[in-house]
Amino acid sequence: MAGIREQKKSETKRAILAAAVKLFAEKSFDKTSIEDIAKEAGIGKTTIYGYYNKKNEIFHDFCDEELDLAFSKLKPSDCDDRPLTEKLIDFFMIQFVFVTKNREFGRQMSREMVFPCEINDKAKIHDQRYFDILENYIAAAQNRGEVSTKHDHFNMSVHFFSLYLGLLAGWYTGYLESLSQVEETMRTLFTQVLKGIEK
Amino acid sequence: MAGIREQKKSETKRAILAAAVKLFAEKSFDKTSIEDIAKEAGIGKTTIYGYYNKKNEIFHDFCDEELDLAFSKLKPSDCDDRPLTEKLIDFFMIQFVFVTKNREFGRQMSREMVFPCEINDKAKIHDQRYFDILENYIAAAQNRGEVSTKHDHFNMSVHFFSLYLGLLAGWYTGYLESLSQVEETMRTLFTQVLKGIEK
DNA sequence: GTGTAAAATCGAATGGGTTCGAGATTAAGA
DNA sequence: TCTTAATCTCGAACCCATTCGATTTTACAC
Repeated sequence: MAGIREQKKSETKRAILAAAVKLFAEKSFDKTSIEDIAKEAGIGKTTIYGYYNKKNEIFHDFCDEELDLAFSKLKPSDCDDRPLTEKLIDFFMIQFVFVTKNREFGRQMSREMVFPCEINDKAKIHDQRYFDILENYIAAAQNRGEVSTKHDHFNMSVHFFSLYLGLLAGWYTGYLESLSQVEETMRTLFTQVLKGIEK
Repeated sequence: MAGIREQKKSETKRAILAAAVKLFAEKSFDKTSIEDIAKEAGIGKTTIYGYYNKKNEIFHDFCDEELDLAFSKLKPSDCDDRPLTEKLIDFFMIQFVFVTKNREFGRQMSREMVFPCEINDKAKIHDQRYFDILENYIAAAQNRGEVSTKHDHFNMSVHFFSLYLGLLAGWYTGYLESLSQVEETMRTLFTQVLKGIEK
């Protein structure tokens, strides 16, 4: 029975997340205290711990919302038969721009996503969605005869995703400073995978 | 003039780092408080802030020491003419094992190294050392005619390093669970770069 | 309705990182 | 040697995440 309790509970949770989203966007994760969130949500700060065990978890939910938003901008467009490289560059550049738009937010989110505190299933679902899109692109390229069928879809996705990670790392460690530099390097690396560097 | 002041200052700094290294190893970063470190170093906890602005910075110095240790285990061995892939796998697996030996330490360190709070020059020096080794391997492989000379050394290093990052991410997100799995995937990915996935 | 167990809420307390400010120490010139 | 300004040091204070414990609210059986 969806009793009053259940209802209130999910309402409160939504209120907390809404408050957090608002404040994280206004200030930042670090500058938003649990008390701020509680006040904004109109509850006592201790109450939040009935819904989230760590401040981090709120951030996680926040990221989920943000990522949903980002994904919604990615049109599948199956009938797009541009070269794989171009499609991948579009895909990853959208991600990249989105994630790094606010430097600090992107850094925190990347940390949580790439090196999470604990292995978590919700994150895996996200990753799965990510890799599904990549595998789709790759399968299409294979059908067009652009890419060898020798390799595993998954491993190729991992490969491209790793390169994306490398670029993110380059951004945050200071090697890459402009988006055009990022895109150029991305193109170089993607070409390396396709052509191979052997011989 | 290396006055008393200078001397004392660097002595104190060394004492702090030594205390921190000891305690981080015994417990962990999170479970070691600034006060613990101060007590171990025989100073007041506020004094530490004369040497480090954030607890994180102590961890950074700690990582530097640890990485020096790890690097010291990597013999250059110029006369090693095994295939590039094998040399790279050795190189990265040593790193990987070292970094993930203690899961929590590796996670924290990776976060700091890959997505640092602020761009910092000391980190760049480390990275440089890292890439120098990789570029050496690659140059040697080019001399042996194993690898095309078309590509930039640096970009190839970045490529391999990115794949290493991807594996680390796989470890911490739970896709890779055993070292043999890591090594196998690493070999697959490295082969992809060399051969190319095209056609 | 009433009693009761489970769950939710929140004020108060804890612990740890960081800052403040006052007192101690040093460098260096007179 | 004395003075003074800069630097070091550290106890007290502050802020914030998280936990405790007591109180209130809900669900449900009788």
